[in-house]
Amino acid sequence: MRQRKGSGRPTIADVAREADVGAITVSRAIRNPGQVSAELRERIEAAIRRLNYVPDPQAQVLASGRSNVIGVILPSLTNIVFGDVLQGIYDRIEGSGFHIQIGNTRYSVDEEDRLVALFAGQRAAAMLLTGIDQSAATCNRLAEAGVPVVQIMEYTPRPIDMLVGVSHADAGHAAVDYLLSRGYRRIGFLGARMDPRMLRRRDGYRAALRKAGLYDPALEISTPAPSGVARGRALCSQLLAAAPDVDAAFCANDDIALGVMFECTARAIPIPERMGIVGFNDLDMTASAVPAITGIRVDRYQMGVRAIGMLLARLADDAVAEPCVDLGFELIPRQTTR
Amino acid sequence: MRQRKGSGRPTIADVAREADVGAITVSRAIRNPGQVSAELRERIEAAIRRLNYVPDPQAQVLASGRSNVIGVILPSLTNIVFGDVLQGIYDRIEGSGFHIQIGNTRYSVDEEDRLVALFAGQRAAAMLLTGIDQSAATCNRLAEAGVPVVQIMEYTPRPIDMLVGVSHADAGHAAVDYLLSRGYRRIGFLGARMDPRMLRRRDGYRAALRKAGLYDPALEISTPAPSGVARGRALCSQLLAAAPDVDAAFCANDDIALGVMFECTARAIPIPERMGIVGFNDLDMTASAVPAITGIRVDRYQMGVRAIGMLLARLADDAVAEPCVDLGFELIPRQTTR
DNA sequence: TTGAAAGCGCTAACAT
DNA sequence: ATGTTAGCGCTTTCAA
Repeated sequence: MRQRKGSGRPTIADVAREADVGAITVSRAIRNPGQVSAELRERIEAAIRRLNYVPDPQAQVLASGRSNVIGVILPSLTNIVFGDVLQGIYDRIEGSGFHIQIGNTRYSVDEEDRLVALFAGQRAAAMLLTGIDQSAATCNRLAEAGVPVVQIMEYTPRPIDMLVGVSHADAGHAAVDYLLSRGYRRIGFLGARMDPRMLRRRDGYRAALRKAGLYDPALEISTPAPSGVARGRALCSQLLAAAPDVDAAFCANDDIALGVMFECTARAIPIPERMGIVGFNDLDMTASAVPAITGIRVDRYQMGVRAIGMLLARLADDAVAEPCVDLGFELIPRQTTR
Repeated sequence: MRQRKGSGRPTIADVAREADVGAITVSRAIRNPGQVSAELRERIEAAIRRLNYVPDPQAQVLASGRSNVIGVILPSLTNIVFGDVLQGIYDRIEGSGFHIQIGNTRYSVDEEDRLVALFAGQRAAAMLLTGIDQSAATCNRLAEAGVPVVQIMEYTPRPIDMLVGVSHADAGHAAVDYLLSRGYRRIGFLGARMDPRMLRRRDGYRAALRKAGLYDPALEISTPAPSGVARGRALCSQLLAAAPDVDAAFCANDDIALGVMFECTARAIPIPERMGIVGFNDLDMTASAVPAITGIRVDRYQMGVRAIGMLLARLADDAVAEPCVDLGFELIPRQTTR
């Protein structure tokens, strides 16, 4: 007789023996108690408690072909904006019976494709992707996997499957329109890392300034290097050197906006009179700064909550009322604009 | 004959048939190529490529009893300090064949216990826990699970298993000693959320001031409410009201330190002359602020890297040279202290 | 409503 | 070095 170790933990067969029923009845009592008579159900529940039985999720997945893991693919873990999204994701998933597995692309499309392949191989039940710039290979893999997919952060009317995000081009446009409405004319753009969302914010910036006949490439400073407050200060210095008559900066994120504010403070450049500043994300650190920084606010937490909600609805075979959501944004005027 | 759906994907049996070998040989060729003759190995590899075969990890786990998931339990996902730790964790895990599953306790010991039970049920191969204040029940569960465990963030010479962290009490002590050495005498403490690490920083603060004969409870302001820059400003206002003669603040984290700096700026309180500020974490936003904020720096990225390194070593049955690491801290003097 | 048998895809144990 | 068989713990299928 062959012998294998086993896990040492009680199995469904142990519970079945203890309760004097068939294994499958235990299985049903766990997954769909209504299907089992009250009497057996009680016996089974007592046996489960007595043995301290916990179903083995790996075996469940293998036998049923259904996994309870949702793959979540993000470009960064250190960027604070994804912390809020993750909080929403974890809050919404709780109690659903599903689990999150995180993948980190470090802003690489290739890495994203690798992660989608990995998650598909693990039979993830669904996937959440960041942005709308997946490679064709990635889209094929997702189609083959045949699982619900939701994209977040950005908006497009033609998502892979479902989507909840905002138009970063519109947001950039709105930021510049606001600066124009407050009388600024020489409006610069400052950006770092220049991921797809940054680029679209810049597109919005350009469109707004072109419409006003005020676009000047000399006012655009950006770098592929990672973002940060220190980088914001450096970019601000560059902008002031390149265009001394600049009177406002649209900063593609709040790190940069805070850096610009500090640099102007250090140079005693009056804010908002000589220099207006608009940031992006309306983080606590910019909203509570002195002077408080005007910025674009997006409900990132809600984005995570709704994205997971859509996936769970699909996994429950419910119709998803709105599979393509534009969450919108809000410009919050503060003290860095007049 | 019974029929089940199957996954539709090629299985190891398909590969074996295609290569005209036994299934177990394919299994070995994948896991331990050296065990298989070059000829068969080539045939198998060709068959794998032809069929586009990907092993099913669930089935591997079930058959071998070995999981490749490491459970990582953190108290928060929005707190930026854990972003850096996570980055280190993911960087180190890459290519190891293991995966991370994250649990979020929201600073609740009960939730931590629930997550440990969950991960143990999923047969996580190892676990990473935050802090050193796990409940007795949690420690029992971990002992029962019998998997490698590493604790991070804090230091104690008696960890559950392995540990890499720093002494927050020592760091708090050092911050106050530094302020004392710079001539500050009425040194306040400001803290929010007051998790175990915050409390230990406060213990260090108290010890240092008591040693100097300068401890005054009126100078301690803290709140269980979540931390943030806005909260830092509010705490600063409270401190100034409660003790107008305060001449320095040790802030239990950088959110608060930045808020204090802003509040003092708004009130035109000269920094560092009338008010010294020391923060905790030396984040980009405080290090690049104007004035730049003095603070305690801990290598959080490295903490994640080393913690996972220790787990991987144990999982590979290697001896772990140093299973209990004090990573140390550094006080970086900047412009908010004279 | 309940159960027996078969099998999910893979690997450990036992052979050769 | 390779193969055979049994079985990991669960659920599906079919039958009663």
